[in-house]
Amino acid sequence: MRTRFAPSPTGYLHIGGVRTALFNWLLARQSGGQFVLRIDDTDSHRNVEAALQPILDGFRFLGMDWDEGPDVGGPHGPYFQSQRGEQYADAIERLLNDGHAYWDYARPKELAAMREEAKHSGTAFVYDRRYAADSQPDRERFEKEGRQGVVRLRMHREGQCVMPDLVRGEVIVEWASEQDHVIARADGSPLYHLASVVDDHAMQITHVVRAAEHLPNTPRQIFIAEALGYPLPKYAHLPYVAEPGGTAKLSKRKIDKYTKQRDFAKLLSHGHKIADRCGLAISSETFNPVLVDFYQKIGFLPDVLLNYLMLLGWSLDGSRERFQRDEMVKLFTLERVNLAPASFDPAKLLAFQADTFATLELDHRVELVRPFAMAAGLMQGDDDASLGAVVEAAGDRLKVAGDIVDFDYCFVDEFEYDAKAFKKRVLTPEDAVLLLSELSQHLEAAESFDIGGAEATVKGFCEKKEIQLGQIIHALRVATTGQPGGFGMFETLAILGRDRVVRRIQACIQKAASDEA
RNA sequence: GGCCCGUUCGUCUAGCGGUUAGGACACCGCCCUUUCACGGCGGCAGCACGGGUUCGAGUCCCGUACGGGUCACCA
Repeated sequence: MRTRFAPSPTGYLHIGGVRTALFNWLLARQSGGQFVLRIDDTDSHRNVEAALQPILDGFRFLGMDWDEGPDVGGPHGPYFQSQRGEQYADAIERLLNDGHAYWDYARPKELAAMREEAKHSGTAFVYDRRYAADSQPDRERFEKEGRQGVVRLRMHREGQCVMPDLVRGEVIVEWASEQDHVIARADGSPLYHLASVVDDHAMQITHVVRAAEHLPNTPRQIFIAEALGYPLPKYAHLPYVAEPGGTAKLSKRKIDKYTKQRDFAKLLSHGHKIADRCGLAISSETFNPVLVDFYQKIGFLPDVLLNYLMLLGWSLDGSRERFQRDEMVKLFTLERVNLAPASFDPAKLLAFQADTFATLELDHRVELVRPFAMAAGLMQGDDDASLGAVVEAAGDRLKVAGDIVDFDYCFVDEFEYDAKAFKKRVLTPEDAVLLLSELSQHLEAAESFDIGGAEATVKGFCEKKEIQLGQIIHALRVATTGQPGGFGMFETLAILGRDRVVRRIQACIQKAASDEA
């Protein structure tokens, strides 16, 4: 089994594309076959290399390796369509010679008028081939009129095209509703359909697994393949990935619309928080949950993304949702791919990420979190001891690796007080400031300042003052962390250490005084 | 508009003629708790509609509605 993914170099990797690529990759790995990456750059005049880089980076991040393609080569290269011109020219020549294609000299304007007319009469547009050149003299005559020729397919005008599909069974369309599609431009350069069919054959692709939006393209590809005498690959058309909260196809261009959707907006701002604090160079063009880059930048686990994407339009049995990578490879089947589009749910993806991350070994989490802590300036050198303590204490509060920025107060003294919490816990209770002041002295004199020592000291203080723990602990938290919530108070004190705790309580008391005044 | 595809809780889905229509995420409530999370328990909520076929239809057939894809000298 040989499958392929054929992106055009656009400069980014879309999660819908990843889902398609994933199914292809899964099939190849499961069967012991090959997964080919081919670059569809027939239309590209720009810097292909630069536009390709983010795509390759994305696949590498996701751990989806390709057996043949850019960087790795292979026996059927080159894997860039822009470098395969000869093969296309040969194919076009054969189609022309065999009468399956013809030179056409209709002007774009004339074609547009014909299409307009068909639209008005409510019928399918079928080109009547009135500018078809069947001989060399015909071509010269048209060219003398200043017309430019393109090569068109001479499609069947009767009968049916039966498209076998591994996901949908059989799809049948009338040939008569198909157009004489252009396969070569006026300058002779090939168009997508021609190139795609020629390459799939040359690269011995056995299974063409792609999004359902290609379904209407399939008859003309079948026509080309048959005309060229190629055996047909097996086709499988996947439902496309739909936008969050909607049914339309997920598109990078409609991000503005998605940001009005609650869960998408939440994920996006979650990402921005991390990016801001880590000083990541992000562009609004690529930093958003439609693109893989976003997840890589904020510390998602690649396997989680793949696991979630696999479940978009596929299920094992309706109850099991979590799969290790090797299980994905083992269990995936085209037979269980759904027919209806599946909408992308950012909240569910985050939920997958959160509890998968929480199951990782502490060391592993520390390793993942470290680059973010460094980028955010929370650690100078490799102070893994305190990082380890924070990661352990934070537990499942870290959903993605970048969430370490939420605990910046464990590392550095510059933090903001949460205004609401400050007012409620420090300013409002009458005795809060006085209690903090006294507690500070006790902490200064505490025998030990590990978790147990901090706890004993604070609790001893409460006993002595005959107050409940709840009457002081909230103010203490705000004073030492600025936050209304966080992990265990005594863990927090121990991690901060005596000096910082005392200093922060003093600073808090001062702020309270100046706020009062 | 032509051609094609689709339709089970808000979302992802299970279901392949007989089920109190199951699970997950989200949401709501309760419990746990020094806070925030986690966790536990519970709740809300679905077969688009109309005809057939059948003893019996979420499951099969037809139609309607709605949604979507596609109609380039883009891929």
